Amino acid sequence: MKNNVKVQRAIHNLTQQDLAGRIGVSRQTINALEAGKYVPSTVLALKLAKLFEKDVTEIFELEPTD
Amino acid sequence: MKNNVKVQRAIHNLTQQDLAGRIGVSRQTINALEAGKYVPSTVLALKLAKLFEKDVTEIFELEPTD
DNA sequence: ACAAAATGTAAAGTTTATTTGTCATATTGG
DNA sequence: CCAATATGACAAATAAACTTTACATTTTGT
Repeated sequence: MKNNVKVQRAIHNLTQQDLAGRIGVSRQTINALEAGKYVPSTVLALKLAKLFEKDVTEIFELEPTD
Repeated sequence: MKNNVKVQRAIHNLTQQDLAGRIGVSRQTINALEAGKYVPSTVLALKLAKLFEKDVTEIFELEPTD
């Protein structure tokens, strides 16, 4: 799983804190997510996609190892 | 999180076992997923969407409580 | 009706997501 | 330059996803 949350967040000019608050997770979750440290839940993915007005697949991409 | 995996599976005429095998999870995971017992990971959601050739949002829908 | 296949469900265990707390470093604005 | 804000990172704890095993019920095909 790759994601480009960091880029989307930059586009929308939000801090990790802001973003975390808007979708109801902790800042560390956003930080670790951007660092590719884990795969988020579908709820989280859908909320991010909705907030960024993007398709889920435009933010999250399956990798061969998934 | 609502989902219509059961419907998609019916459309594609797959058993829970088949589907589980194709996306690499256990049958019980599919069963529980269809029963709405938990929120799947984004990897699982993306794999299902890919297999069913649907948008993730056509299979999974956020609910007000999410 | 019978047997096989499919589904529902549940408990126990393992792995992974997410939180909370904390600290160090970097970046930004006055 | 200084102070505030933002980011990176880590560890311990909790919650939730997912597996395995197992069994009961339902559905399907002959």
